[in-house]
Amino acid sequence: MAVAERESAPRRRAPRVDAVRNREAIIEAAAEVLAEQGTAVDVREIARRGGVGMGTLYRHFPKKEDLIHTVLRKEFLEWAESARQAAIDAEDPWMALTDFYQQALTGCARHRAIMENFALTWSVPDLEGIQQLRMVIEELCARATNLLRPGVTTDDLLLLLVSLGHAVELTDECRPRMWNRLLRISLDGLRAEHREPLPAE
Amino acid sequence: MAVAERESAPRRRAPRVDAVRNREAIIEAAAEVLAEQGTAVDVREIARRGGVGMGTLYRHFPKKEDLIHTVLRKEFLEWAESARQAAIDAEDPWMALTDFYQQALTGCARHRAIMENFALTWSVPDLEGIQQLRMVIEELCARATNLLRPGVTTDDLLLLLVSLGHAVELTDECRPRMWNRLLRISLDGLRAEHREPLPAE
Amino acid sequence: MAVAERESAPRRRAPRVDAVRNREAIIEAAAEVLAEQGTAVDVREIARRGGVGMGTLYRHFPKKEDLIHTVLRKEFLEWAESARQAAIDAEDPWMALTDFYQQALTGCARHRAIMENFALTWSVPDLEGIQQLRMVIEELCARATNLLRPGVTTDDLLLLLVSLGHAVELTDECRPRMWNRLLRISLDGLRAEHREPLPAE
Amino acid sequence: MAVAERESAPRRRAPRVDAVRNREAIIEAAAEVLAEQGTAVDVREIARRGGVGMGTLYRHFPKKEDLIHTVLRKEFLEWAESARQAAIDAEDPWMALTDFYQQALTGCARHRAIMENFALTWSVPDLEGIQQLRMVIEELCARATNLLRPGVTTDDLLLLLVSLGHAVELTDECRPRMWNRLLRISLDGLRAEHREPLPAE
DNA sequence: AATGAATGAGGTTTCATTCAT
DNA sequence: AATGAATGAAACCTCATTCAT
Repeated sequence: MAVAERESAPRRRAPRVDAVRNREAIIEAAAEVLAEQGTAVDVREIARRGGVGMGTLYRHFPKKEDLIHTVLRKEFLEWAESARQAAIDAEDPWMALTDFYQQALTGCARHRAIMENFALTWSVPDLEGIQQLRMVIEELCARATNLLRPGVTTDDLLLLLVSLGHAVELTDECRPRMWNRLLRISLDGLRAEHREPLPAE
Repeated sequence: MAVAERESAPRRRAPRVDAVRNREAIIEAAAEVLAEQGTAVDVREIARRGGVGMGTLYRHFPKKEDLIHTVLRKEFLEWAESARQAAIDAEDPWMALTDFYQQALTGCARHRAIMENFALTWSVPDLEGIQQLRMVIEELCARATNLLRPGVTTDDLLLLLVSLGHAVELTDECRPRMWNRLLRISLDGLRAEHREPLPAE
Repeated sequence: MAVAERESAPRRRAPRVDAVRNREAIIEAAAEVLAEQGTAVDVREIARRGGVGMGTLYRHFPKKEDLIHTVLRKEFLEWAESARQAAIDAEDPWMALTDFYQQALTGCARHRAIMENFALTWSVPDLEGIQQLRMVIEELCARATNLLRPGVTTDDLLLLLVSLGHAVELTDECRPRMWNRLLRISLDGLRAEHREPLPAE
Repeated sequence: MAVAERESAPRRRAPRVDAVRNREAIIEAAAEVLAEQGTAVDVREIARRGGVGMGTLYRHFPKKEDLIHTVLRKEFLEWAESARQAAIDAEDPWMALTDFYQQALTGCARHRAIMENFALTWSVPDLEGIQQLRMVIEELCARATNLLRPGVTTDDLLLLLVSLGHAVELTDECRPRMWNRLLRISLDGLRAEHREPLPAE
C-alpha cells in the first residue's frame, strides 16, 4: 500500500478517492442541470442530484460561478476535440472543413451549455478552450488555403462557427436539420471562386 | 377614437391620460434597463426609472414577463420596420437584400433586447413581429429570385438573420465591424451561381 | 388629518402609518433579542418576533449591522438622557456627579446592549450619543470644579463610566450591588483632597 | 514518568511525541489567531496555522470551546504570574499594589484574549487561574492592610482589576497611556485616609 | 493517531408579487 | 388609479463538527 501510494502520488498524501468521485459527481450533476435549466439553477439542486452536501460542493467550487465555468470548460474541450477529430479524419481539405463544422454544430445541438461558454469567446479570447479551437481552425485554413477565398481569417471562421452554433441552438428542437442549409450556404460563400475582397474591419 | 372613448364612458372621474403616460414611461424605462442589464433586472429598478410605483407597474403588467414581452415586441417592430424601409429604398434587388441585412444587423448591435426576442422566432413562429419580418423577406426573395441560388427559402434567410444577429451581439463591443465580413460571405453563398441544391430538411 | 399631515410632513406623500409601526416593531423586537442573545442573533428571529417578513426588515435596515446600530443608538440615547436627568435633579454638585453615575450604571445593568455600543466610544468618538454624554459630563465637571482633584478631564470621567459599566455588566447577575463599592472608591479618588497630579498621557 | 509510561504500555506503536507536539502547535496557533481575530475565528484557520488536520484538532479538543478555554487559561495563568512577580519585587506594600496593577493592566493591553477569560471571573469563580490571582491579591491586601481604607475586600480589588482591564482594552490603541490616570484615581480612592465605610452589598 | 473531505443547519440577502393606504 | 411597504420563498454561502481513509 505504501508503495502504491508512493508510486501514484509521490508528494501528496493521498489522491482522496472519494473526493475525486464527488468532484466528478458534482460536475456531472451540474452538467445535467445546466443543460436542462441554464445557469439560473439552484446550487442545492446540483448538490442533491450529485448526492453530496452543500459544503462539499462549496469545498470544490467556492463560488457558483467556479462550478459553472468548470463544467462549461470541460464540455467545451470535449466538444472542440470531437470536432478536431472529425477534421483530421477527413481526406481532402474542403471535406475537413465541412466535417469540422458538421461535427461541431451537431455538438452544439446537444449541449446547450457549450454556447454559453462559446459566447465568451470574444470577451475572454485567451480562454483555454478557445485557444485549442482556434488552433484547429488555423490548421484547417492552412490545409484549404487554395480553396478559400482570399482574405478569410481564422477569426472569420471562428465567428461563423459561433454564429451558426446559435442558429443550431434555436432550431434544433423544432427543425433539427435546418441548419445544414445555412452551413452549406456559408461554406459556399467561403470558396475561392469569390474573389471580391471582404470588407476591412 | 378619442371621441369614441369619451362617448362610451363620459363620466370616468380621472382621465386616461395619466394611465397612458404611465404605461409609456414604464415601457421606456424597461427598454432602457433591458438594454443595459438584460432580463435579469430587478423590477424595482424599472419602476424607479419610470417614476411610478410598483403597484402601477403591476397594474399594467401583471407579470414581469408581460412587461418584457411588451417591450421586446415594440422594439422588435420598430427594428423590423427600419430594416424594411432600407430594403424599399434600395434600387436593385440584390442591393435591397444587402441593405436589409445591413440595417437589421446594425439594429441588433444597438438593441441587445431584440435578440432575446428574436430567439423566440422558432419556438413561437406566429409572434406578431416575426410575421411582418417574414413578409419583408418574402418580398425580397421575390424581387431577387433570379439572383438567388435555387431552393433558398424565406426561412433560410430568416435564420441567417438570426444567426448573424448573434454574431453581431457578440462582436459589437470589441470588434464592431467584424460582422460585415461574415455577412458578405453568407450573401455570396446565396448567389445564383451556386447551383448545387441545398440539403433537404 | 390632512392638516396634521401637512403640518408634520409638508413634502412627503404620507407618513406610512404601518411602515412606522413596523419599524418600531422591528426595533423593539431587535432590542429584546439583542438583550437576550447579544449581536449573534438570527435576523429571522427578529423578523418573527416583530411580526414582519424578512423583506420588511431588510427594507428598513438593508444590513443586519444597520439594524443593530439603530437599536443600540436608541437605547444609548435613552440611557444617556436618564443619567443626565438624574444629574440635573440633584441638589449639590457632588451629589449630581454621584447620582449621574448611579443612574448610568444602573442602566448598564439592565441593557447589555448599551455596553456594546459604549465600547465604540473611543474608536468612533463622534458617535451621536457619545457627544451628548460628553456634554453632560462636561457640565458636571464645571459644576463640581472645586470639589474635583486638579487635572481631571471629561475623558477621565467618561472612561471611568465605561470601565465601571463593564464591572456592572459582569457582576449584575451574581452580586448585583457590588459595583456600588467600586463606584464609591473611584469617586473618592476623584475628590479635590488628592492633590498629586495625574500622570500625563 | 517516561519510564512509567513505557512500562505500563510497552508496545504502543507510535510514541506520544507527535501528539504532544501537535497539541502545543494547536494551542500556539490558536493563541495567535485568537489574539488577532477574537473568538469568532474559523477553526480551520487554527488547524491550518498549526499545521495539523481538522481531525487532529478535534481529537485534542472535542469542542471549539474546549480549545479556546485551554488557550485562555494558559495565557491567563502566565499573565497572573507575571503580575504576581511584579508585586513580589516591589519594596513597600503600596508600591507592591501599584506595580501589581501596572503589570497586570499592561498585560491586558497585549493579550486581548485575557479579558475574554477574565470576564468569566464572576460566573465561574473557581476557575483555576482566578484562584491564583485572588491569592495574590489577598497577600497584597494583607501587606498593605494599614494603608487601605477599612472594609476593602479582595473582591473589590479583583473587580477593580477587571474593570480597569476593560478600560485598557478600549483605549490601548488610540490613547495607550490614558488608563494610568484611571488607575491612579482608583488607587487613591483606596487609601486609608478615606474613612467613610463602603456601601454594603 | 492523523488527515482533510463531507455534512447540513443556519446565516444574510434579494426580488417577484401582493395589498393596505 | 396610484403608491410603495410588506411578504416570504429561495438564493448563495459559512462553519462547527463528524467520518472515511
